[in-house]
Amino acid sequence: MAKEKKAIKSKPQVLEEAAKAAPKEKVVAPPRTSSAPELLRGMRDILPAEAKYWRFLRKTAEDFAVAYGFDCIETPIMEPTNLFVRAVGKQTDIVEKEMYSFDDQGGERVTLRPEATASIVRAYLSHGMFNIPQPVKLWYEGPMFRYERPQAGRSREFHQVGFEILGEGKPAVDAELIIVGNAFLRALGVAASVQVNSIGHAGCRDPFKAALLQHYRARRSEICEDCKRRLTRNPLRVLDCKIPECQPVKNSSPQIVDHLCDDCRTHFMKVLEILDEADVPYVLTPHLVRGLDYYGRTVFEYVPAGGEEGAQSALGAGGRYDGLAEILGGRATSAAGLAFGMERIIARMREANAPVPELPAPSIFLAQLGEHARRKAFALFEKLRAAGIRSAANFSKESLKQQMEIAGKLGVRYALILGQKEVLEGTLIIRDMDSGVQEIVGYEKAIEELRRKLG
RNA sequence: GUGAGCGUAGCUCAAUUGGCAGAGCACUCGGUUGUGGUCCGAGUGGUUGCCGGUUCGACCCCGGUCGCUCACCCCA
Repeated sequence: MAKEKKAIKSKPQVLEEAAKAAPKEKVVAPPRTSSAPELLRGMRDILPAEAKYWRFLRKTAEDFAVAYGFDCIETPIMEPTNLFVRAVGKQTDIVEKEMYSFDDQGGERVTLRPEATASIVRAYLSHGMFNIPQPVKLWYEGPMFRYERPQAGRSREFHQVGFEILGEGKPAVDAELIIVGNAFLRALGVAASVQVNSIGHAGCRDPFKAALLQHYRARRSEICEDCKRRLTRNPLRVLDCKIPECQPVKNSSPQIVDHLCDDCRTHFMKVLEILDEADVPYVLTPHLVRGLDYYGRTVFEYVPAGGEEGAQSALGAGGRYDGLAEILGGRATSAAGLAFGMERIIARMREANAPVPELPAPSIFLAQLGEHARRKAFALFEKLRAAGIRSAANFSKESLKQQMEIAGKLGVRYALILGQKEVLEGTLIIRDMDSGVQEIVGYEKAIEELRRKLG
């Protein structure tokens, strides 16, 4: 806060006084106009240097979606705030302190989406997707927003790619998602293991929470401050506390798997059986819980391999959310889903030096010299493109030297040189960039000749 | 929201005890007519994040502030 030494004055008043006092008063420095505009905190440009990772990630996601029968869906980046409050949960950190919310010009309370599942369930319900063959399998990709302190693997705008299966409650769905996610990471060259747990449905989770509270309250003096807070806010979270002093209490605490009802237990066992049969390695993790209210029964999380146990943030996570559709006011709908953090995956790909395909480089550069030649070069370039010959050019450059320099940097195999002389003669020079050998060919035969040379 | 470290050119980093703010890379131009890589030369580029204090003098020391990074909380 600026120190208020004087009462606030109107602008004209201030200006008048400033004029009077001009010779003596220190003049406030004018706002800098030459400095570069700044990025909002937690926002990041994704520059061309990174493009190949994003392209590969999106392409791989789409390949998996097609292979496993997921249809693409895009939902708005902005939704009514209430959608997330109801879906994610009023008591969660996301809703309590991380949402970008504001009133729009019409006075409606809106929010930049912090996650996509709520929107997808809304779309499923509002478009009556329960009337088409079930289950409905959808995938999405796009930016999400959470107002947090940025750090490694976390920014305020980040991107998720996710897969959702709605309208089916069978354990095969849970297993399919875990399997797809597992194969997806492998295809990207990212080593990770999947941790799996069941947190039951509300009917078995609530008694468990009570048992957990009883256990922890009896030993209140032995646990950390964070855990004390967790007990009142989100009791399940004490189970993944990493503080050493809490470990004894945690290890002797009741486990959710012992509190599952018959249905939830059977469901979970079947999920694990399918994973076993599919030879998908998983880690049973009794303390794994989720931070969003809508999860129930199966929950899972992909943690990068190699790091310290526990200290790693998840690359992706998911689970079953059978109750969500009803919470949003729709008909009861079984569903499950999975989401990955794209920035986190890309960070691991880079660390692991995962092989990422490059965009095919141009094999020829078309250089032009003079007004006439430039006009003709545009036509020729279009012919090259239509012929499927990847070409580069820089029509705004005038000196041949500069154009050759660009051709060299691009690493093309051949340079085409079209100057005044060639235009008059109806010819073209083809220069082999490695050997420096040049030959003159007829303009009309150039495409054919290049095709032959490039094989 | 809490804690720690760091802010010098587009990038990577120098600058002796407090004494003229520099290099490499990149970029632009040139080394004679229409030919790239290597080489040589020149040039552009800075309110040393910002504000204040100490001092004859501050990139350097002190205070504040903003930003970045990392960690906690929480999360993908």
